[in-house]
Amino acid sequence: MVSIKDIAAACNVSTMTVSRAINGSDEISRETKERILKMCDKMGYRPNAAARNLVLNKTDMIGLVIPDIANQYYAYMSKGVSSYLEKLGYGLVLCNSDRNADNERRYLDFLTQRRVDGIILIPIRYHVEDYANLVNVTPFVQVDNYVLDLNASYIGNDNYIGGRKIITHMLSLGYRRIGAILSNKNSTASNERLKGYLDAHREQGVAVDEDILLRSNATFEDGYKLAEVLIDKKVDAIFGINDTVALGVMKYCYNRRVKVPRDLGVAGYDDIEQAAMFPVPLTTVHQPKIRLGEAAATVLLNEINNENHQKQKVILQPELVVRKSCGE
Amino acid sequence: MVSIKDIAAACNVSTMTVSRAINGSDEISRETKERILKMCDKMGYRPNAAARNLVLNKTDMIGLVIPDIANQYYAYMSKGVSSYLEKLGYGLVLCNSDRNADNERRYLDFLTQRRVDGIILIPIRYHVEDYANLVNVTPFVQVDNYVLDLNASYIGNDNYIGGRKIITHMLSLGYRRIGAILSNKNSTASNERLKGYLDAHREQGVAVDEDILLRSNATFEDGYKLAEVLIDKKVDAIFGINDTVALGVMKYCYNRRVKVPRDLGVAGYDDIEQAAMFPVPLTTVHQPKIRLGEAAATVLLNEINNENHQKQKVILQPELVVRKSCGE
DNA sequence: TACATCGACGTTAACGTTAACGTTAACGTC
DNA sequence: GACGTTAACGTTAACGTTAACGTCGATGTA
Repeated sequence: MVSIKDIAAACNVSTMTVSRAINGSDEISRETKERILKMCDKMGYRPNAAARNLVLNKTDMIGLVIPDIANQYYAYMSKGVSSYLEKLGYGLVLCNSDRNADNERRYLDFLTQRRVDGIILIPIRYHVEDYANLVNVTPFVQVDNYVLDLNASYIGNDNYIGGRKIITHMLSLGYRRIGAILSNKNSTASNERLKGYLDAHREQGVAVDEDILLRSNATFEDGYKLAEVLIDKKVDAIFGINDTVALGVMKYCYNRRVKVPRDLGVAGYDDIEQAAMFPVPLTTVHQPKIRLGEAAATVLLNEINNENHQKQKVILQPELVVRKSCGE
Repeated sequence: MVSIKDIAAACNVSTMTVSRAINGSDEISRETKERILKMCDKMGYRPNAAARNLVLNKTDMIGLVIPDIANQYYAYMSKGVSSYLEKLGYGLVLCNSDRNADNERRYLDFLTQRRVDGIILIPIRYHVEDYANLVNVTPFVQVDNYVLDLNASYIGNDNYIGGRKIITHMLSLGYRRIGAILSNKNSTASNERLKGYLDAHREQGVAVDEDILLRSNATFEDGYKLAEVLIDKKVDAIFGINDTVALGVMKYCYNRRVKVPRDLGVAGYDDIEQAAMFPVPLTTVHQPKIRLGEAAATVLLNEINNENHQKQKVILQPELVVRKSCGE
């Protein structure tokens, strides 16, 4: 591979002059610069990033650590991160932890060794100590999941408001027994949405029956199964903690000839692609996934480039998407 | 950031001894090795990858250039690439070209400058010359899309067989006028599947009416619109070039009270997540997306590590997935 | 004339690491 | 006792690039 030295030799100048030509310094005459650049092109010269990293002490690389790239939510978020970084000339190192703590740890080590300029992390562990060896080593921001006491900026969606919005909407349509299929108790997103559920009821003066608040693994199958349970409990609507669950509910209704929304209102959360495609389109909460990625990248690059990096907390607002599954 | 020198000083040894301790050389006594490693841990030493790259002439990084990470097909493929690379200690640089030729070119330049050890590319341009400056610079493989005369290994799914399989299946169920909603004429995948469509008809001795072979942009909306056109042309089944199109067709049928599969058979291609979730689950062709990524990574790493890199052509076989939308 | 200024370049050292080779002490061998 | 062997280190140079400083002729300036 041709190096700066080869160019220098071919042009009868020092390597420093070549360096100046490449990096657009003004301490070089226009003619030599053009002569050198032409030679670079001719000889197929490509700057060696490793050598640059070493002396410049930066890599123009950002690490992204996510639980699952095949998940639409993270995929869209990654797209937002990627497109934002591309504009600024940064590269993206994708680390798919597969929801495995060991993988996450290894990836974080990998990234710090690579000296990436910063890390965007969707943490899957719960305690500060889990991320102790990251702090003060590489600038990083946490997205979506909030690790208590972790001294890092946070970028997330407002799950509380989202939950409150959609439940308020359902209550306003007259539903009075809204069953909920939630995630497990560790999920902060689920818990926040539940809080929104409860507050919406309080505001509207509607009593809450805890017996129709169910936990699940938030899968399509769980939605299908628990729909039956909830319908037995005489609910008049079901709120799925995400769209996948809600679609499971709708599938059950279709099979059992329960008409949505006439016999049962259904709502989800996330606004995944299939929500709009379903025969009875799903009323749901839209989360700005791409913007979430962009915001994370924005905050991170800000911290990288500014000395006085105040830790930030950016909460994006979700939007109610009214379709057919709850009536209108 | 603490370097090998700091460790050396702290341990009263030379930097080379530290290097040996870190890299597991056997030219070092067990005691010194342990003493050094303990110090590394204590001082929080992290090897500088850039420095290593420079002297070892490799980066343990692989570039992945894809059209759209938010597309399920590519997302799953990326997951396959990622998990395979992770096992072997390689990192992944994700480049989302957004189906933009300029972006793709810039990304390829970026990757070669970073001296990634290899590139996995889903090309979006059609001509060899478009990728001329990549050949003989970095090992790379092309996936999914085949660029004619490009001297690189290819890993893809067998679209011809997939198309033939599903059409044969439909014909065997008795359908005789199978309308098709294809992509544009540049799409090799679409063309191959069409070839399968035609051959299946020939084999079964069923005449083809070219009037019911339609081009489209392969979107949900196109599926919805063209379903009406085809039904007017008295088809008894519709084959969508992908599941999204097919779901558009199903949505039209639902709205117009056309019973699937009783009044109309519907089939798709890809086996995306929503295909199984639909009220009437979609009969389709399953493409091994994760395995595609794994295969691409396997072939690439093979070429990187073996001198005598014979270019390969790996074609994965798709599988028919029979659900309800065509009867059984 | 003497001296400062400036443009355009070269020289040197450094970034952190490892390969290749050199060194040394301890031990064995005849 | 002379020499070889080996284990366990150290030294040096190199990877490709750039920051910092030096040089040198040309041009202005009093």
